[in-house]
Amino acid sequence: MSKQISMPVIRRLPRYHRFLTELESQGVERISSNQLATIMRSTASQIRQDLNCFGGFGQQGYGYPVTALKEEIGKILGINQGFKAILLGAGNLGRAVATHMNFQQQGFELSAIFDKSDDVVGTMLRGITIMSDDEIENYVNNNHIDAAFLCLPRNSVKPLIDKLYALGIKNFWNFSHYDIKNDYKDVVVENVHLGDSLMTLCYRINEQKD
Amino acid sequence: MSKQISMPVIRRLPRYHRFLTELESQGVERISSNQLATIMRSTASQIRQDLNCFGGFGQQGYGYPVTALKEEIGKILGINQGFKAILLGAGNLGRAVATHMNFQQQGFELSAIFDKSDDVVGTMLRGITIMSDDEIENYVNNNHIDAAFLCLPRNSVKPLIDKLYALGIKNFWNFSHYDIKNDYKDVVVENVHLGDSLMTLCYRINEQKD
DNA sequence: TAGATTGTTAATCGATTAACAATC
DNA sequence: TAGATTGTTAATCGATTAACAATC
Repeated sequence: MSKQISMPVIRRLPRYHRFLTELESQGVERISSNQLATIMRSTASQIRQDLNCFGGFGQQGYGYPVTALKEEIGKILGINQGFKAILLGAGNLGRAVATHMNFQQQGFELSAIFDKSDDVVGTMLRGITIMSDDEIENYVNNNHIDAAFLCLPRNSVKPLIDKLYALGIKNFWNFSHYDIKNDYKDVVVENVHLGDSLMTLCYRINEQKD
Repeated sequence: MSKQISMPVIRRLPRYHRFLTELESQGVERISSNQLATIMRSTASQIRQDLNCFGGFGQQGYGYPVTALKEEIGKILGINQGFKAILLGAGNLGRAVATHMNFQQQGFELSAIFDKSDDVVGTMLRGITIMSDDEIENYVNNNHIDAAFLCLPRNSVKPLIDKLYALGIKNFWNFSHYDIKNDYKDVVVENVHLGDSLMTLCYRINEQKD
């Protein structure tokens, strides 16, 4: 098995992919680590180090081919597999996530949406009919599901996590503050803490004023 | 002036605040760095180091007083000032941000919402009447505004940023992929890249399968 | 006092940056 | 070939962890 890649490197990969996609759309065919570093406000050294964790994608004296490199990073991220995901919670946040994201570009396919409220069950969202939470078990048993997106209030998460875990779902994109890792260890959780991000902005505004 | 605090430490502060708030609500009055480390899946050493960047909030042989420590971290973050913010873009994402977030807990107060579309201008969101983008200049000139929340598609950002910057707004919570820092250096930008987060989840799912 | 736990210094670890030989 | 730029090793920097004296 290949050596473990460090988290800082992994978290930079999507950013590389974004900038390369942009460059490609501008018709740029090749780019040096130096040029890319300028655009991304990074360093040439870091870019070369990062990429060489996965292989030698460049050519000495020439640079990196934009499209090929973008494709390679896409493969490394594994975004070509269309992981099947279900969305839990069709409140404001869930609706925004469902309508705002382009899941395909990030390697996912939205398979179903569930909510506990009768007010929204049966209505459509992104071309998908929202189902009741009661139907989760049946649905997951009859459809291969890779991940769950959790757009629920904190207090609703625990019982649903238990159910999903029992059904074999172990990958979560979690917008709540509920700490899934404390319940289950063999789980992949990517947390989005919007409140933390906003608090950080608050700190940095204060810091700036000094 | 106090010494510069490193980004890793700053980004952990909101998390400390969250866990302390939770502990407080459970009636816990004091906690040791060891206990807190267990709950947060961190280390006692790191917690003590982090807190001592700002002062000695604990008591030897006793631990940290939960409420007082929470208050201190709140002060450090500066969340008691109610920074005035405007929200740009009342699409799916903007609506979710407006309705889902509790801005006060993160140090902000939502002052106004703007959108370019006549379809939504004049309608209410979170008790605020959405205004037209044309009214931004007038509004910002007549109200003290500290920050702007950008819930816009990438291509709409640049012209609005120019306008806001000219009006003196230099703090941004940015959900788009537009890179504000490349245009203006003396600006505080906190980016939320949901797509990057989801791509990272994708990578980690693949990694897990090995 | 004795036990516990902080505040703080020292040691380790890992990530970033710099340098340069390899090579296109 | 000469110039450019990578791949990769070495050096530096910073963050985390460990250790322990201070002290409640």
